[in-house]
Amino acid sequence: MPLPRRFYARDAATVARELLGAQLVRVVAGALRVGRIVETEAYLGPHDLAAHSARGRTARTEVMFGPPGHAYVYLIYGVHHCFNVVTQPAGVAAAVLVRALEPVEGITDRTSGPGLLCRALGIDRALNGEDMCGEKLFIAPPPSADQLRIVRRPRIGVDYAGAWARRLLRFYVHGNRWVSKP
DNA sequence: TGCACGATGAAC
DNA sequence: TTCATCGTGCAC
Repeated sequence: MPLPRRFYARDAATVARELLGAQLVRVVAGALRVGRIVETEAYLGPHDLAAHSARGRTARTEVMFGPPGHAYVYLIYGVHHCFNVVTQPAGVAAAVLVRALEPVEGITDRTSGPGLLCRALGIDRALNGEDMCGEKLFIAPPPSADQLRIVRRPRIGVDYAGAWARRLLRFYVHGNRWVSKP
């Protein structure tokens, strides 16, 4: 069962934290690829200088400004794709970047890193704007209510963002071997 | 119309 | 530390 849209309609840092332990589900040619989310980053909106939406509303960032619970997928360094979920109500351009998954089902390739997990799950720009409350790509609640030890760190690769680069907006599961950079 | 560069990953 | 590789965003 996909998480309801109201789950995503909250602030990005809360969503990023609560997505840990949830299961990202991708359906490719009728087959399931499932991974447990173990690492995320929150991008808060146009005031967050590390967020793409800080450069304003453009063709690329359009989905970030749209309703919550949709996929924001973009190409980075001309080579890799990054997968985000849009958060907050329409008009607030915030999102959560999913950085690492622990394989659960139907996954053979590596999933530790935003580009790698997109490759492993068959996520590319064709899924940009995809409704995460649909059936091709969604996130299911954590199967168990285990209390996770969550680590907060500065986000990766955003040194250009000044003080915003030092904010603790990266979240991961303590001690999990699938985290991209422990 | 041109150009510098990036929310990465892999090789050296 | 360097490089692949291309879409974006912004300068001319």
